[in-house]
Amino acid sequence: MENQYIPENVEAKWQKFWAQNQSFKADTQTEKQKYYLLEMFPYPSGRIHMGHVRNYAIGDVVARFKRLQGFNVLHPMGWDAFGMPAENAAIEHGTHPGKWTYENIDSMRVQLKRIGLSYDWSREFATCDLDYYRWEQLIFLKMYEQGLAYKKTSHVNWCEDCQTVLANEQVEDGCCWRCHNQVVQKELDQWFFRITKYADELLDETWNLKGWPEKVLAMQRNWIGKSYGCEIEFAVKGTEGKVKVFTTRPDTLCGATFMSLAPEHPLVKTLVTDDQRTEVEAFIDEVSRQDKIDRTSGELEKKGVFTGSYCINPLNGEELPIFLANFVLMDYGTGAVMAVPAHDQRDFEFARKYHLPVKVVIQPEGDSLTADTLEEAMTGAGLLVNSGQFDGVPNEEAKEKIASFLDERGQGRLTVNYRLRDWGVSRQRYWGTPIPVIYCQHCGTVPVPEKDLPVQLPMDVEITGEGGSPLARHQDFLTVDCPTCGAPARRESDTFDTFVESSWYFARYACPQYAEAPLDSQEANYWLSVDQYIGGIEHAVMHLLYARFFTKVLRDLGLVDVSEPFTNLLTQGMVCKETQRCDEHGWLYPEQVEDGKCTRCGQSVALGRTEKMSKSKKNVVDPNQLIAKYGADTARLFSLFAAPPEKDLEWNEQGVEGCYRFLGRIWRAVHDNLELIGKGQNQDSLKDISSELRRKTHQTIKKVTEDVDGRFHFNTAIASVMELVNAIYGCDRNKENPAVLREAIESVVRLLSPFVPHICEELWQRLGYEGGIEAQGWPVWDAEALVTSEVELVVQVNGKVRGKIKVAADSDNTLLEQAALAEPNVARFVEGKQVRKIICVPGRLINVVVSG
RNA sequence: GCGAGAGUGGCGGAAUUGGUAGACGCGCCAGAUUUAGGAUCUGGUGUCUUGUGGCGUGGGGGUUCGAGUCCCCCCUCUCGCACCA
Repeated sequence: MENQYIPENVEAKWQKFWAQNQSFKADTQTEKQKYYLLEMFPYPSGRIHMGHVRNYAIGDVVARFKRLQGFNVLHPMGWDAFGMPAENAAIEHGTHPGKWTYENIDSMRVQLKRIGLSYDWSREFATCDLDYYRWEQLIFLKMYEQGLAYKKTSHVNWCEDCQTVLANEQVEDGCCWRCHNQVVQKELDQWFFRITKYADELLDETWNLKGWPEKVLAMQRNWIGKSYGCEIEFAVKGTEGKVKVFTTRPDTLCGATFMSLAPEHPLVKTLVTDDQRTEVEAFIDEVSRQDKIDRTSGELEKKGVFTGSYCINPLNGEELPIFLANFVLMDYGTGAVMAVPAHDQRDFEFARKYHLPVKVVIQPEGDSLTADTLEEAMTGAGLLVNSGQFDGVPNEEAKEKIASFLDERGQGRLTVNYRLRDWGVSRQRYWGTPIPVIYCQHCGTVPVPEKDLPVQLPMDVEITGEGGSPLARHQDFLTVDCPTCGAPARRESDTFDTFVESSWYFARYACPQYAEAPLDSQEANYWLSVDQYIGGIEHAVMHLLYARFFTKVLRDLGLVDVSEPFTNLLTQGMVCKETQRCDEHGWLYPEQVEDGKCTRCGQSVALGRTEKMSKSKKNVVDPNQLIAKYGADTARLFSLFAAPPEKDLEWNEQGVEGCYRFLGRIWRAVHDNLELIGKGQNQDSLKDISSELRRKTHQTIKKVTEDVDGRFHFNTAIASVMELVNAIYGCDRNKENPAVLREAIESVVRLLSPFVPHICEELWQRLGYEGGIEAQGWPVWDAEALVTSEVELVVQVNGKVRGKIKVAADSDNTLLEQAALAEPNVARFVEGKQVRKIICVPGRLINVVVSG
């Protein structure tokens, strides 16, 4: 055996072994319990980055650990393969998006395999495969039948550069999240999924998702934004019209002094008086030129204009002037707000600006506010005043009383409002799933009949990046006969948002080749839910909420039984690295810096802050280079050891070196002892041997098992194996029983195998085993080996450590107290004082409480 | 502003139920080996005093025999949401 650890000599060998033996193929014909482990699948950009390595290394530990524990593990991998980068590449290099994507997949597959991940590659698919997206089209047709997919005209965020619609969450600081171009408003006919129908279920089930991080659940609840309130109708003075408002504060109804409408409100036309028309139209024009993002930015100056009309407060008959205000949004609530300046800060500022009256209707207890002296809105609790029959009622109570009073008179009702909007899924793009719809002049919108599916994405397109989607110009694709009347018709040229593909891929992994339907229900019901899902926190709302929604839709379509896709969710932290900057050359890649100097100009390099690895800051480490230098096992080990999975990981080259050295250390631990432990084959009699090393071995097995199983504390698991390795190096090899030493060394190899599988397989073989390390299963600790006859206890005096004593493990308290007081340094601190009491914590410490 | 999380040596991080703060690793220091360097092995490493002692987990209070951990107040940072009516 070579006495030096050379990763390239072992890694390819074992990757080949796993492939040939189909070691990670999932199987449903088994008595074993199922375990479905999934990491978020990657976009095939062509190169893996350290974020992938970390995500997949974490998942692989869990997959291998569960397999060793005897579970039937499903651990699939595939590609989120539709999307804009493929089209951008086509524009830049003239390569077809399909060709580009499949070539990237081939190259990334090679890179992933080099990491030694335990995937069942037989289940691999890409979402751009016809055999995947055809089923998505069928799901759409079913949703359309159920009224869950519908079309409507809406104002959308539009990116001129990408010539496409962006969801609100795809707009960052008023710019496109992909190309950073300024986003504008545009009116378009769009397909929507009725996610709002599931708003309550999506919200309520967040309380049952015990295996999800609280942070993610909070973000989802926040996103759904359910609020209870009251709808109130205000009659418009002198007309039959009514303005409907939504408010969460019906208790402040009598404090309303004016009304604010969204400038887009449909009633505006009828409300504007001739005197005000010029002013109002100018205002509407001004607001329409601001984009939606600015409208909701919070920095926006509050502006408004009087319409000339008045409405009537249904409770006290007061007349309120109707304003338009730029901060009122048409798509939240009813697009109209009753303004209560005394008790709402925003209304307060607006009222002061336009010199509108302020009327206090809630008095906090022990205070008497007046409208004139108020410096900010009073939003707290109190008793009602100036509210007629409701005076003196605590405001919380008044909310319901006023609402039911209005309800009885047909002027209002208790309602629920959501922030969540329906999901717009139309994208004016080529590289996506075609939406299976046909537009006929006679029959209108006609879904493509099931028998005509799939609507295949044509490959003969020219992608120039100009003039919108290539599909919209592709005559062969567009031209079709109406399936209903046979007249010439036109195909929908929009494709789905790529979040649609990632909303059900986890279910398709259960039956990737199934050719009869989107899902083989038997297989899907066997494997779902995903027992553990692992991915980045950046998907906390969009992807995870859409996937939850789709699961409920699939359930209601009778395709699966489960209601939730992911039982447990782990959101891993980002991979960060220090940035480096040269005055002349800007941000520098790590390899452009030597001894703190820029390699191009020799100037000293300034260290920037530690940030998420990104190409723009050049603080990246290329996994391929890392693996070439140290091997996959070192890359994995560092990713797992440097921080717990959910926290950000700070990249540190010296830390990587340390991990590489540790692997060399275990290599030598086997190599240097191979001859010696050859005499220790018989491990039957180990139970009778009292040995510190044996105790340490079993303590380590226990610790690693508990750290990995459910807790995912891989860093501490690895640390404890390091301790065991230190103990192996530290023991006296002339005295130690060879069988004990063998057990310790074998345990190190077995315990580390989920983390660094290649080196462990190799060492396991060299220890004399054939057929792979998985055959042996996960080691089990011997509880008896953990028992010690003598324990060391800390002795405290008044909570401060003053000495240590060694006593028999089964000593009773009287004996412990005597031994503690007899300890010389303890005795010194106790001397001359009165012992009040002595607290004995078994196995831990003794605390002598003294006074005087 | 609202919501969530975090703050521990020179650094990454341990401490699972309130019970020896700093496991493990990096870095640094010393020794062994080596022609030398590297690699490897061994030991040391919170801090102030160096006396068998004091101080120490962002700051201040509290509960307790005992607090990094529980409670109250404050500071800082990170993430998410935000004219949401």
